[in-house]
This record gives sequence, structure tokens and C-alpha cells, in this order.
Amino acid sequence: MLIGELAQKTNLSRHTIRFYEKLGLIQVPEKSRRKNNYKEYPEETLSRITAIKEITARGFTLKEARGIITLINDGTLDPQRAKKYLVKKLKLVQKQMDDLARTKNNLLIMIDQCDTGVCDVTRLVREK
Amino acid sequence: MLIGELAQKTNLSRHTIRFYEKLGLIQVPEKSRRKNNYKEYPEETLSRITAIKEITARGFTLKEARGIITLINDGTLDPQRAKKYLVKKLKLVQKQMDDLARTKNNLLIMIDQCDTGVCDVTRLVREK
DNA sequence: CACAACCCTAGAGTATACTCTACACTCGTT
DNA sequence: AACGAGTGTAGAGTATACTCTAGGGTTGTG
Repeated sequence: MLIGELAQKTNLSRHTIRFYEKLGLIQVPEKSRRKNNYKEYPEETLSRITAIKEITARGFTLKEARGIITLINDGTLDPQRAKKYLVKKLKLVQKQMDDLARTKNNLLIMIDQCDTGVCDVTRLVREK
Repeated sequence: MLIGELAQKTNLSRHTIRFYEKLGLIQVPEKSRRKNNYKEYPEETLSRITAIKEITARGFTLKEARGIITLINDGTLDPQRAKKYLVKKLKLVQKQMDDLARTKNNLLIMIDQCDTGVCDVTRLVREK
């Protein structure tokens, strides 16, 4: 499979695919090149990209995705280790959620103040 | 007030303060320099930075903060306009919260699977 | 054989918010 | 006068995830 087909099937741009290669998320064995130097992507790449997408959709970064995939392929990712990793991530996500909740509250208050005529943001800057 | 004092009072690094200057979030009139070329920051800068901090703490970016401050100083920021702006931001925040909630659920499921022995992340990559 | 549509690499650009480095001048103290 | 600490500018580096450009070769169709 050439990069164009892969891009179309994965709904990623060629640029993104090459970018993933640079990051080491995808590997193409140097041998699997056509005579014209075009890269021949194995079927695996498709499921690899699916995995990357599913992992990142779960809130992991690309680097983390690479780490996870490597661990799994090495067979080093036992449930206990995985759990530790996931719990750590969960805490981060929870923190982000808390931050956003605070932000949302602030926004709601400010929006309300816009109606009652006391705009908080305005006050912030006007007061010297 | 020199930059060192300002940095100490605002709890920002000198670098950050200069960075804010570059972004136009803070202005120092060219006249208010000491003979030795040191910048003399007016008291206002302190409240300006406080405003920036409070605005960004509410989930706005630095650019947005600059925009808000400019609008307010221009007196152009009437409640209706402000409300529109805030509601738009609220929607973005809500979207981020929804995304994070989904991520959190996925994490919880995966963590649970670690205990029951069916690790989802593992499955993702193992299946070809 | 021209031309579009594909492929290759290397590297720059975008966005956000810093963070740090290099190099040079200035201030206060010893 | 030497020293550390403070200040100035300009510009590079960090992190994340792309996105695009330049410059070049290849393939297939009319």
C-alpha cells in the first residue's frame, strides 16, 4: 500500500503519516520499498494507525501512544503496570476537568453579570 | 519599579514579563526609563498583570486577554458585546469538558479492565 | 512527449506560553 | 578596581501536533 492509499484509508494527510514516521510511531522496513523508492506500507500500518487514533482519542499524547505500543509489543505491559499508568493519566485528566469546571463557573458568573450590568472582566481592568 | 521588583511582586519571571511586553500586553512608555536605560514600570503595570492573570485564569489565552483589555480601555466593551464573547468561550469550554469526560470514562473502563484481566489498550494494538 | 498526479527528503512554519542563552552595560559593595 | 547582582536587547529552544514548502524523481493518460 502506498502512502496515498494509506492516507485515504486512515483519513490522515500524507504529511501527518510522515510525521508519525518521524516520531517512530510507524515503521516501514527499508526493504519494503518499490524499485522506484516508493514506500510499501504493510497492512499492519493500518491497524497501527487505528491503535494510535484510539489511544490518542483516550487522551494520551503521541509520545505516550508510542510508549504504550512499544510496551505492548515488547510484552512488557502487564495489567498492574498498565493500571498504574492509567491511574496517573486519570489524575491529570481529573485536574484538567476541575480547572475547566472553575473556568466554566467563572464564565457563567460573568455572563450573568453582563445582564445585570456588572461586568466582572471590565471591573478587573478598570480598577487601578 | 524595576523589572526585578515587578517580577517578585507578580510572581512572574523577568522573562515572562518581557514576553508579555513583546506581546503588547504591557507597555512601558519609552520616556519612563532611568538614565541608565533601565525601564521604570509604573504602578499600573502591577494591576495590569493582575488583570492578565485573572483573565487567563478564567480560561482565556494571552491574546484574548490583550483583546479584552484593549476593548475595555477603549470603552468599546459594552455588556452585550462582552456577553457574546463570553458565551462563545463558554461553548468551547463545554466542548473541552465533554471531551475530557469521555476520556475519563474510557480511562475508568480501562482501569477496571486491568483488574479483570482484559486490558483494552492492549487489545487495541495486539489485534491485527 | 507533455501533463497531471503521484512519490521522495529535508526542513520551515503555525499556534501557545513560556524559558533560556548570549552578550553587554550598570550598580553597589568591598 | 574587582565582584556579584541587576538590567538591556535579540533571538533560540521547549513542548505538542501538525501543516506546508521546496526541490526533485516517477507513473499513467492523451
